[in-house]
Amino acid sequence: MDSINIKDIARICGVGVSTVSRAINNHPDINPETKNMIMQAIKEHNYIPNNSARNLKRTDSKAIAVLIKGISNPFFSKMIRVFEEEIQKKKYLFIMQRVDASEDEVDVALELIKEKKPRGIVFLGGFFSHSREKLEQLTVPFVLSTIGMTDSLEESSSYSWVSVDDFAESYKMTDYLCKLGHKRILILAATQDDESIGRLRLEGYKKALVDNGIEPDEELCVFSEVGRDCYTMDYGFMSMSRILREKKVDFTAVYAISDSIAIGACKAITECGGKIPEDYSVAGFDGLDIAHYYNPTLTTIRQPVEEMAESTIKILFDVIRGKAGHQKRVFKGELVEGESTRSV
Amino acid sequence: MDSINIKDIARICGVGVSTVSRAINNHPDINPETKNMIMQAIKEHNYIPNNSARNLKRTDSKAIAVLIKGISNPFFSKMIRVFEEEIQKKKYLFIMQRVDASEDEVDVALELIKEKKPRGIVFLGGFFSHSREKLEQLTVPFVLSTIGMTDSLEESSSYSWVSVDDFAESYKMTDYLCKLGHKRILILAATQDDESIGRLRLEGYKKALVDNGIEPDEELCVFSEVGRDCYTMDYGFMSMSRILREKKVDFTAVYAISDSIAIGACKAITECGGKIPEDYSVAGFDGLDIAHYYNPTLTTIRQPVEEMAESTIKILFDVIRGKAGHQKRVFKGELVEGESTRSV
DNA sequence: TTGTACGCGTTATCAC
DNA sequence: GTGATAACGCGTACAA
Repeated sequence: MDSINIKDIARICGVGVSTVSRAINNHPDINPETKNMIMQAIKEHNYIPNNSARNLKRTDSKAIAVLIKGISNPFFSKMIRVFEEEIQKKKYLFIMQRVDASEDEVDVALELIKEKKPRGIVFLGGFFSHSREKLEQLTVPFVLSTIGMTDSLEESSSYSWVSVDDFAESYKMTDYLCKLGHKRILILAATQDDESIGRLRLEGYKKALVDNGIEPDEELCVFSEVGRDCYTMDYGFMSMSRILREKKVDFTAVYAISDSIAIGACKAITECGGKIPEDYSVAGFDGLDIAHYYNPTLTTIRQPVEEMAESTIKILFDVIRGKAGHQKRVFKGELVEGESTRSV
Repeated sequence: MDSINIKDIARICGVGVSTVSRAINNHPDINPETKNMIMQAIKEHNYIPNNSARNLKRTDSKAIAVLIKGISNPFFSKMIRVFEEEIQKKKYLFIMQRVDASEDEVDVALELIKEKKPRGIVFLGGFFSHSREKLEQLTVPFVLSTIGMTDSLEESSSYSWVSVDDFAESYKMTDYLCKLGHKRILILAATQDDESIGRLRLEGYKKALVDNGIEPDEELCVFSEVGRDCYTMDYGFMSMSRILREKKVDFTAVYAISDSIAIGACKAITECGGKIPEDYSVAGFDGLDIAHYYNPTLTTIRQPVEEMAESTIKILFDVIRGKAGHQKRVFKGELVEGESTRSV
């Protein structure tokens, strides 16, 4: 690397390196004139401080890291936007890290902490069934946002948690469909081995059926293949098409555990000549914009994305600043009645 | 930081730091037994190498960085997925960096190069009107993917470029609408000051009109407010609603410069009691999945996303490996006829 | 095959 | 207000 460094700048300006450092980092103890002169030279010579070296020395980095599992999930797009805004508002740096589906988010976080030394972390998406021991290695305050969890971890007060109650909201939707008179409700669920929101939403569905005097029928529970991304229109379309083709099961309503899946299902129904909601009622979950723009508009559970994202950041900063301890915040979803469902 | 480091591990294992380093980095010159012993200790003590220190020493990092402007754009989601796959296939690390709308992507790249020392860079999205001088500072091979550009830069052979011809494809779509008999085609364009694909698509539209003997009418050109994200359903819905409400202009077809905008427009039309395509034909651009799943299916220009992404990576690696020089690759879009347009 | 010692570019801690 | 210098944690040339 023939690249220019802080020493070169110091030499060029005829000052010490510490002075240059002070200029770069807006330290108070520096003569404005010297500072200007140095900044001038930096511009001229296209000097760019080396972040690795900075991070190595720094003990603290006025940044929030957001780790995202499933970055292409449209549900997260909005959250990310709010995170960005809120974090910038606090004059913090926003570090976004995608986490591969096969990666362990805590490991990634651990690496990131060493590397960038953020003051706080947000985990977005994914499952979360880590041992307490592992979580305790995380020396930085963190918030789990929109993440399903195993009960055992929910009690812990060493971190925060923001989400809707996936079980209860799913119950709400299923109950709604039951009250509309549907007795045979097909569910397009996640993978069979899901341990996260997929499972919670499935359980909520089953419980609601039982409470409405309907015996859950395994034939009406459709699962995605293990290993594929199941919150997609593609999955909804494929499985719905197959079911309609096979004509093995009988149902009057479809409850998809995400709006994307629901839209795929709608398409499959329409393509088979079916009408929504006349032939089948269809309901989704999430409350994406597209649920409202789709034709017919989708009945769905709207998660209050903005508030959840704002709350996530607020809680994180409260913890960072010692204003409050960790919190578990559960948001209420809103059942939005669209044109895609009707009573029978 | 009370954190454990390489020296501690060396001490614990009773070896030198270089031996530990060799174990971590899969160096050949090491006794398998010592290596196992060391790896064991690393696991046990939860040692995580500090990336900042590594990057500082390394001259080269077997990684590809992808800088994305407008990360919530659904069009990029698929590209990112392909990038990820292809890069992993080559056993390279995939570094994803979002670039804020207000940031200069080249500055971000410059920083990243110093910090992470990737072997190649992909720029995704955004405008690209940087001075040659600035681009020349980029010492790492890079590819511009799906980026509109000012002509002056297109000639340069110091970087690669992969995209569709936004002008030609937009021409194609407009021409198609004209041939369907539409004479009054409203365009939902980007912001007035757009210098990127937004402008190119607008120009293509105008040229096609002229070639079909239609004088472009400024009243039929709708622009988004400067500063807001204009490739959204929201923009499509809002502006279309306004136009239908005002009833000032007359038209039989709407051409939105992205599918998202088109969907928003569809909704506005439907909500006003209009029928698609009976009352208005609607066309989009991009070929998102949703264009196919929407109801009615959207007439659009499908960009060959997968091929473009694969090509981007292929070209980049060819350059990195010295197999070939920089290339400008233009992909053909496919006009997909959906149910949203009809002849008049 | 292994260990020692130095340097990467920066910031923090001192002295001045 | 400023400058010298010691870390930060790691990779690597070189010696052993």
